[in-house]
Amino acid sequence: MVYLVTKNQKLFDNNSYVIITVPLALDLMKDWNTVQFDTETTGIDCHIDKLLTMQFGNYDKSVQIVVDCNTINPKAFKGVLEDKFIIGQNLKFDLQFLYKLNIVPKKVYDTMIAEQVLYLGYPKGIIGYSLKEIAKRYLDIDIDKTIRGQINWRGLDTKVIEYAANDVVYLYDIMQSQMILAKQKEVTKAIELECKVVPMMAYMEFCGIHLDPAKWKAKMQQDKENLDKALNALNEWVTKQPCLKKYVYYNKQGNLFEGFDAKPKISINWASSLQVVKIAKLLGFNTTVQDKKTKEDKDSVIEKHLKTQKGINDEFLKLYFDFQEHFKTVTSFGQGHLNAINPITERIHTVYRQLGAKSGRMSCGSNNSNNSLAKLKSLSPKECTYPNIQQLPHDAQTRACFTAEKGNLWCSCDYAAIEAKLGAMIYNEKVLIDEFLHGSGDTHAAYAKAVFAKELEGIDTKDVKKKRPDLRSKVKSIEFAIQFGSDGTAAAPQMGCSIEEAKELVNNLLQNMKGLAAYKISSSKEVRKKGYVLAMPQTGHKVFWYDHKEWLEEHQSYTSDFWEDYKSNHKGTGDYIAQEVSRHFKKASEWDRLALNIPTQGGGAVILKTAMIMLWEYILKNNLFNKVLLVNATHDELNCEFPETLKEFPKVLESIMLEAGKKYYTLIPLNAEAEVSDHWVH
DNA sequence: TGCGTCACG
DNA sequence: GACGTACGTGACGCAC
Repeated sequence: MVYLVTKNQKLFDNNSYVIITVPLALDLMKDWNTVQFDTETTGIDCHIDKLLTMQFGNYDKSVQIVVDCNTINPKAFKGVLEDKFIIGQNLKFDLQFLYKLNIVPKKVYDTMIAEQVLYLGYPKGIIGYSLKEIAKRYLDIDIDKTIRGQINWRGLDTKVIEYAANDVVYLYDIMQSQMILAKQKEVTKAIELECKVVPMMAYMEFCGIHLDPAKWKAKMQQDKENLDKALNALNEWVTKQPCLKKYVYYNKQGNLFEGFDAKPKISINWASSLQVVKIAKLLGFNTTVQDKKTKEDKDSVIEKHLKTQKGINDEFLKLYFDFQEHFKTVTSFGQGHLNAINPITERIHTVYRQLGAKSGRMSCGSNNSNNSLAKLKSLSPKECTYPNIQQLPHDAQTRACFTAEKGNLWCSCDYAAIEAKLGAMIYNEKVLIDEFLHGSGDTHAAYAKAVFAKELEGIDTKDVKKKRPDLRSKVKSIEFAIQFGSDGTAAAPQMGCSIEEAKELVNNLLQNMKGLAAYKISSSKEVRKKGYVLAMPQTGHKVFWYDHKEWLEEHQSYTSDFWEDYKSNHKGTGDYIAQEVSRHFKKASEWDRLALNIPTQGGGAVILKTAMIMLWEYILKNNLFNKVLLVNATHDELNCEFPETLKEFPKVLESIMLEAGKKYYTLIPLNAEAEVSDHWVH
């Protein structure tokens, strides 16, 4: 039965619904423990758009209540929303509209987030996470979504009321089905944790981040000047190169107003890598690199590759990459951020995906248009997108444009070397654990001792930085290589040594770091057998190898008979069978590397999310909603604004983050360091 | 739309 | 036994 709460005289009871009052609606819900909940709105931006309806459904599907928010104050349902267990699809969206009304639900279950946990690791497009797709998958029910796009022009008519009510019928059943699957997959606790993060994710988007437009404009002006300077320097340099003569031309036609321009012009678009490859070749650079995926040779002017070729034309490298850097800054960190400022809050409200990366990390930003904001600011939708705040350039000037509002202070708090510490504990690597617990915490030096054992014999780890800075910095690329599961091949060009040398260094490292070496072997065995990587043992967060079953079947089909035939008929031929075998093992080594990387990367994500939950609890408990703001979360860092009178906050945040780490790993303390200013310092 | 490049962790 | 060999994202301009 559908009930409608409205004061709109034009809506009459009909066969589809019964009109009731607010007290009656509250009475209907008084014994519900769980509420299936959804909203319809006039748009996607909670700071611009309005709630049209709120829908409540009970677990046995017998009652759906649709509230007409045009004539009924949604706050009448504050109690229901804050006290009961709310089930919804992508609640991050609905919650922000409620926050705007100072309604703050405490206990939520998000069917979309749960689904993303259940299928974490699946490539995009394999599994859909919309309510329509989830309902189809679990309940074999088709939900008709055609009305959604018509709500704004239809207004609240019978069709819209029916549609809205239908969205709160199946959520409970979906949750039940998901819980059964979660039990089988042993991810129940992971879902529980992710659902607890949802209100904080909503809060982070709701709070937004304050960008000082004047500071940003000054930065843009500076960036543009830098780019012009870099471009001019580059072009002028070209005019002096005999081998690049064909790219230099003179505008002989002249200009009606300015007369003849005698200055040489350059016909190179430096933003086109295709064109720059030609230039680099003419200058004598080797532009050949191997494609990561196809393994085929291709041309590239990627910085990493060209910078290894010292002495060929260092001046060109300097000028070109100087241009590149400023070009990137101007195109990616300029007007778009100003456009994204909401004039109502004067803040940027971007989007975060809670399980955006397959490792379980959050991701940020979107090229989708914020139509509501575009309309409000009279911009074209394309100009109003959602910037990625997680990958802002690291320089002080850029970050300083993000400021705390008057009366507030900015606090950024980041985990110190969290991935290195997690790696040490997860791999049970004694050398690194000792360094963190009893040494100076200089892991690069510890790695250097393991890799360059002979050269550093007799030198204490704490003295490596002073006595052999060369070896300490050289080892960093080997560290990354190891962490990402390489054998050294890929690290060689960056270290400026041969593949053989790099491989030897990796081997040295594994010789001297037995824990790491053992983990490499056992994690490979495990992922190939089980078909998932356990990102966090305590919660059960898993990254699934989605087509592992097929891989395993394939693997089992490789019998000794098969290999005998393979050796004599297919090996080295590049035929179909040889290609299949190659693809098969490529997949396996891909997951070997993920098995090494995911527990640190995904584990770190779980820890940061736990800190977010704890911060949310602190905010609610101390009545600091809308006072302490979460403005950004990267992968090892939280940025907050807090009232300057709340002096203890930075210490509180440090303590929350430390305690969040302790819930999972205790051997090495995962300490976080707070930095306070009136702007973002990092 | 795919590719190349580069910003961040 | 044979095979593979650097993780995870998003934004932008170019070329088609």
